[in-house]
Amino acid sequence: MICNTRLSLSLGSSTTPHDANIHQNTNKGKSTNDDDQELTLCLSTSSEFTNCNMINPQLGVNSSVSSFSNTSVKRERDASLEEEEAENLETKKVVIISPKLLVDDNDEDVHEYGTRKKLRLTKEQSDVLEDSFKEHTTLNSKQKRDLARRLSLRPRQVEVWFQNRRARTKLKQTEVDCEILRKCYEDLKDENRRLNKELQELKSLKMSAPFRVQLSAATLSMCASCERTYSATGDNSTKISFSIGDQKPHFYGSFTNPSTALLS
DNA sequence: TGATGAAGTAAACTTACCTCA
DNA sequence: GGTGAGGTAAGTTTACTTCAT
Repeated sequence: MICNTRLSLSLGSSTTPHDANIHQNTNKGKSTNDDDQELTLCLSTSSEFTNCNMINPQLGVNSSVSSFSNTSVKRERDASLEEEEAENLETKKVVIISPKLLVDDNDEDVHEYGTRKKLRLTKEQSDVLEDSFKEHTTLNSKQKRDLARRLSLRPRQVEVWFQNRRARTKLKQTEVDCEILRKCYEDLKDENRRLNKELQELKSLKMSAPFRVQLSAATLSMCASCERTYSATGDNSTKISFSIGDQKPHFYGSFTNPSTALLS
């Protein structure tokens, strides 16, 4: 049983402000973070540990080491995961997370004061992850481990990648949906504008000739069944018909309540 | 041509919630 | 029913890149 706490400690001769910081990540409640049990201790003056992964620098120096064992949620570690990570640590001789950080002591990319370095997945890694995502957008534990092993990543990194990938997919879909709705709104607005215009024209016609509507034979034809007239140029969604001599036009639009079409 | 700051991107993280044994 | 483990979504942080100035 290992505490659900990562602690990164840097001590050394460097004058950078972070050098003496103790950073602690204590998850309240449950966590699925496979990394939670990692304990990283870096001594910047040591030639063996110039590489240091500082977890959650924003937590600052106020976190005390004493709370390390008190507040953390203890969790039984997945045996296979532990084994796998232990293997990684042994083979790569480091105690840090990302492959980019899994480097030798002379890697100049590493922040000596211990701030988190950002992993960039290689093209090959991204391609494999993308292919895998196409097959299934979620992973079970075995798939996650297999993929991690295949890509020389930790299962947690694969898990995070899939989480972010799902989020990106959803965001993209939301944008598409938003665009469709926007287009729909624009169409309805145009439609409404056009209907209002037609209404005004009909009103003006009614005012000028209330008992006799004179319309061109080219634009009107008689509906045999109901003996109503309709515009030959109108489409099905904007049928406006009225009886000759009828005081009130009848509107047949795509709206349940025709009045909604008149709102501007 | 190099410095710089804003904006964008993506990895990693936190939190809340859910399901299941 | 309470509890812990394991999972996901949503939102945030942050290291890094890109690009205009």
